[in-house]
Amino acid sequence: MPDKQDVFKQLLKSNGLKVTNQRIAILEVMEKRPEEHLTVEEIYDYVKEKYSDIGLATVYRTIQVLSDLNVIDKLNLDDGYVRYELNIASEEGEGHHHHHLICLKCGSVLTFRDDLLETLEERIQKSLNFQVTDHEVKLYGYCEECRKMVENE
Amino acid sequence: MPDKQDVFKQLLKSNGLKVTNQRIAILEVMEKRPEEHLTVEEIYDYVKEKYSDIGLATVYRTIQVLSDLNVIDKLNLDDGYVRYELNIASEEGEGHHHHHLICLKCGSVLTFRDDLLETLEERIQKSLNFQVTDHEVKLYGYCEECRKMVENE
DNA sequence: GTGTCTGCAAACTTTTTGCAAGTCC
DNA sequence: GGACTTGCAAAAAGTTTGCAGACAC
Repeated sequence: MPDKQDVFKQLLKSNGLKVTNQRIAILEVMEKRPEEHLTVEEIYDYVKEKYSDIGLATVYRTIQVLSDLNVIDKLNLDDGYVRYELNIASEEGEGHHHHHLICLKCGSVLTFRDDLLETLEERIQKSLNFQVTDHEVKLYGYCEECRKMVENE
Repeated sequence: MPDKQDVFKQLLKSNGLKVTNQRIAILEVMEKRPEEHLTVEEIYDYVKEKYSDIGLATVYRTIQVLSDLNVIDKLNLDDGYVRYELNIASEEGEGHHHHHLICLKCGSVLTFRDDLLETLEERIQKSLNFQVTDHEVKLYGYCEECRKMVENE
């Protein structure tokens, strides 16, 4: 895992930003929990385990930096919380989107990858002359667990 | 337009809620501006034109009611504002989703309708055993106007 | 050494809540 | 009349900002 951190450190430096313990600690939290869709408060709590003196304001400021550098993505799962997750696309190259399946009963969130929207994007491009560069898809429904529970009732 | 209001009044009554001037006024604001993606503050300002005594808290509470009754939808266009719009699907029948094209340069929002995600939903259903009931799609890119401006530079 | 960053506290913004008075049915 | 609503003000929740001291390089 040192590679990722080195990349991050380079990224900071090349943008005139400094490498600080707090920033590294927050990155580590995000890296340890990919696809966990953490809220700011959760990130704050996790970081405090290793870096108890950190302030909430620093977490907010660092999240902003990470977001600007496209290291993490902002996420809205309609549960009233703003969430963040590692930007996986930036590691795997462009075009590898991942989307979210949100269970309306238990609130769990599954992730899936799919590039099937390309045909849609082409059609949009032709019919509306809108150049699509990215997309976000959220699917709502009922997860395997919740479906089983309903069947057994 | 009296029909819609009658439907709404019925909907309120059948849920044990009361028909008040404030609720009707807010519904009218939403109906007059379909696809305008209003913020709470905007709704508040518009309603005050006709109903100057209304309080902001009432707007929040009414929006909650309208949202619970599926008359309006919450919307997040990643610009830092929570927005609402009339739920058109509830009028046209299920399955008629509409999605959003967000211009990364000027921030304008276009709407389009498409049911093309059905094949994707089927595949998700089979592979992950997740029953999809609804979806939301946001496409990011550059609108016609902004593309023209770039070309002419 | 200098410019950036941090922690703290205060300020701000957005949304929710308690309550007495008012409205709907 | 009784239950539901409203407006107001206060409170709560979430986020940003100013600043003095600390840190990175």
